[in-house]
Amino acid sequence: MNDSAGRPAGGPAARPTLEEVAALAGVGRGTASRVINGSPRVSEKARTAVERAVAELGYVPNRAARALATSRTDAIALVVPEAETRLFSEPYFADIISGVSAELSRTQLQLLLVLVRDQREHERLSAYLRADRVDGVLLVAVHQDDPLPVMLEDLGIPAVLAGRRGEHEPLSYVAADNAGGARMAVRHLLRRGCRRIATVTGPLDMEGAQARLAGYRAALAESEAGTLPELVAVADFTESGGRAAMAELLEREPGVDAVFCASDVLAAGALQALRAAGRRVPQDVAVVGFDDSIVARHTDPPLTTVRQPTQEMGRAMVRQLLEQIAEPGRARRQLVMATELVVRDSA
Amino acid sequence: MNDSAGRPAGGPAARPTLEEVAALAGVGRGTASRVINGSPRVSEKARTAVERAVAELGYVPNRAARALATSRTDAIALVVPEAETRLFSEPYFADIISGVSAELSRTQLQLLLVLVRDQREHERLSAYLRADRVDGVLLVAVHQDDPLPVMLEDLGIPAVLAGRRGEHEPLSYVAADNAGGARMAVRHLLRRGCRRIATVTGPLDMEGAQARLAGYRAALAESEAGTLPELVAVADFTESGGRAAMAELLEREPGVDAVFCASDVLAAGALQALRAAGRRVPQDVAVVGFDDSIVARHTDPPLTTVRQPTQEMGRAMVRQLLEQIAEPGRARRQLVMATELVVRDSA
DNA sequence: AGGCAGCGTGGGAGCGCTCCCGAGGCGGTA
DNA sequence: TACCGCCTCGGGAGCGCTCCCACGCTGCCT
Repeated sequence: MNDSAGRPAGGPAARPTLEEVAALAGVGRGTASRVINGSPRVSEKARTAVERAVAELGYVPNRAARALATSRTDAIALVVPEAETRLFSEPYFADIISGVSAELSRTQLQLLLVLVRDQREHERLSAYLRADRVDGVLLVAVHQDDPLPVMLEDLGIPAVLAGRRGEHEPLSYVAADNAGGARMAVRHLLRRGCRRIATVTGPLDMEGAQARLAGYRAALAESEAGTLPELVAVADFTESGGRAAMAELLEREPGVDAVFCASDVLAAGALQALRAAGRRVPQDVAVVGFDDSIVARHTDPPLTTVRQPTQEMGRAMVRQLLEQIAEPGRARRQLVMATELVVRDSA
Repeated sequence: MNDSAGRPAGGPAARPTLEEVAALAGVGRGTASRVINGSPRVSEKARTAVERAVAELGYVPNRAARALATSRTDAIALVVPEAETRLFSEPYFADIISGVSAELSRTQLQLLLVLVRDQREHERLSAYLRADRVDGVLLVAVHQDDPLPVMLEDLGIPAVLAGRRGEHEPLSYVAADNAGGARMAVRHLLRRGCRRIATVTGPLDMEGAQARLAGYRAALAESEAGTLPELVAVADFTESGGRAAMAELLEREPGVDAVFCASDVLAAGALQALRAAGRRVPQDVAVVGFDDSIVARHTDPPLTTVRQPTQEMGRAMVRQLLEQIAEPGRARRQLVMATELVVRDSA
């Protein structure tokens, strides 16, 4: 024996099989299998014998064989549409993954990462799913017209979305309270005395962006009998989009004294436009972002922003998915998690 | 269930098997298998018949069965040590993943994401690998004393590192030219006329941090017969680390007129310390970062920094891994990729 | 005409596991 | 003592695929 697994020298490291474990333990294959899968219907004697044999041989079950026999794969996929690959550079995504992975590590499940960037990859994914390659799917960054959720529904594969497509999302999801967070942000601006409050929205085919806009509107409406004007500029979630939207807003409404941006990156762009226009932040125009992403701490001035419990969202998604996998017929579950205002210097 | 694959209503969408495909095509299982796996030893007639049957039934091979029969899994793992989970929020990581995924999508391989955050998870990974759960491993953010690469070597599993542990890395790797990038950065500072150039390093148990320090030293040494003083402060790769290191540097060497930071996050911290000390950037002190991460564009002023071809590195890693998987005996390959200076306002 | 490659083909064996059924062993009751 | 029920246990069957061997056919050489 000259390797750490204690296998005999020479041969190409053949993994021991259940059969060999059973033989060494002096029991049958069935009993060995029961022990390994934690069935209660095993005598104490048999259990310890098998456990000893497992330890001695360094036995690890062959997943492919198990998957073939059970037609479960013990794997779930985290699917990321390509358009959102930039997501990766957001703590949002890092935290989702971190939460997912943490929750998953308590189980035997594996995490498959699937990026879908074009039609070809979409079909590839579709084939995966049809072939029962995974027990469930986690889907992030859902657009309203995304074909992926529809496909998941059709296939009847357990699935949980991060975010939702609309208020009546048929699939399970975990979402942040986007409307509430936005309202909180705008209330903060109102409290500071701002009265000409604009918003730069994200792409409105995403429910999250819509909800943030709705929250903005709700805050305005509940203040001073809704007499404050709505100042809305639509952008995508990019920095240049934020810059352009803010520039347009300044032109359209020079008296603007605050802006709620639907993301930090958007806010970073808005800050650039404000600086270019010679406005001081927060003295002339107060700015609030959303996400509490890494850029929020590094802009000048650092951004006041809305934080979502992202890591916890990742964990919750996994928990929901496991429930669905364990109990396929069960009702879909929806979970909306509270957000939190992080006050820095920009508002 | 009336679904788009055109299966009969009622039953729980049973996937067709090779056997059924063969039957429908009027050939044997062997022939059907050959067609599906693109073997050339098949008549044209049989090939088209099988292809028609596959299309008609919507056949997708069962991977578990294939894996069991071939003892290959058609999956590779991307392993991320937990300490580096913050990596996720770097474009570095996003680009690595993006490159990996792009290259992988040309194959049948799946990408497993494995976060290793503690001893328990380390053992779990170890069990995975021993159980032959993956055909190969991609490992990022390697520390010098990391047990993972050692384990991979012992197990003889095909593996490629992002970065290396030292100059004589026995495993295959793809790395950026860290030393070259650093030298380039410092040369840039010299060209600007800086003469008291400091550096804030990363943790020196990472070869990348060492190499950047070496590049800094090389640039100083090759200039003016090496008469310029070395001003080194060691930090970890965090913002607060950069702030502390810079503060210390200012105290130790008040005349410092430039600082090369081993990462952008470090540089962001350094900027804070400089601002706190009343130094203007770049007029009083020029600053250069490394990575061209997302923070680099958002600091005040935006950072001059060194970019690495990260996405291409991800692709290259996959290519090397595939070679190793296809040809297990082959010599390890090492690839060092050029870096590029991105000049913004901080230097 | 006979023999012999060479090719395409069919199907048996087997990958390692779980599921399940029937066989015992045991204690308790009549 | 005879019988019954409950548990534990062993091992056959089978999951869907690939690998490989043996078979028959064609076409060419002797």
